[in-house]
Amino acid sequence: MKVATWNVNSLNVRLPHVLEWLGSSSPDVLVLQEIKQTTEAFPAGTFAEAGYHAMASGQKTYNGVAILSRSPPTDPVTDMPGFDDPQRRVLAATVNGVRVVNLYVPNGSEVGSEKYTYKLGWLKALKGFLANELGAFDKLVVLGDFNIAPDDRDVYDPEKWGDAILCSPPERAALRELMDLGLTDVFRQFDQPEKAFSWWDYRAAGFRRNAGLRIDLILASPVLAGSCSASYIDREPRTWDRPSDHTPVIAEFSV
DNA sequence: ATGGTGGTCCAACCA
Repeated sequence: MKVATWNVNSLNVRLPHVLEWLGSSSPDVLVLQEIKQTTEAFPAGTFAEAGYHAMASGQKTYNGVAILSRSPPTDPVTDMPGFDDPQRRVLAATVNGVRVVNLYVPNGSEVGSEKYTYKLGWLKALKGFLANELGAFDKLVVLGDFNIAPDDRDVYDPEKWGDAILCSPPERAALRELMDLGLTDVFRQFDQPEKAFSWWDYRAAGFRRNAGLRIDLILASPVLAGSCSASYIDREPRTWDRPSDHTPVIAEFSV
């Protein structure tokens, strides 16, 4: 099973890119973040024509997540227990016996800001949610835009970036707590090129300078991590005309 | 040292 995650920064704008990438890469599952459209506006019919089942938890203008899959997704969950939130950032579903949890973790804006507090609270709720999912599902993959660079290898210039947003110790500690539940960052199970990133700021020619971060992650439960045969980043869509600021991250499992 | 870009939607917010 080949799974992938991509923050598309508006599915309205990026639909042609997503269709192109589905055609060339043939993932079994592709999860999207920042679709920035309502569930009603989500183009499920277009994905059906491309051979994919699709479900979304949409929101106008901001956020919004979706799961596309070759096999039908079942048992969707869109909210974390005990965390009431109008922001649509979570979509979990079961595909071929694999539990897929698609996340759009809050950005946090700036360390110490209100949005930062919201981010840390959201991550705390996520820990409870994922502990429960791990108890219920042997084969669990948690993937999406985590808005956290796990360590300095995942930052183009760690000294310059310092402890700013996406890298601050409390954010990294929260990610570490999630992984301590029994989730592995499968990208790091394999040899990778230096300076492999999944997001580059539109500003200041970030992509041209490879001034990026690896903040889009694929975490897997022990059974699934043990069956992972490859994980990599596909930079190509970031070179296309009118690209998202993120590019797809992929993992292949022998299940 | 400052400001850069891009999406949504048309002023201002978010990233």
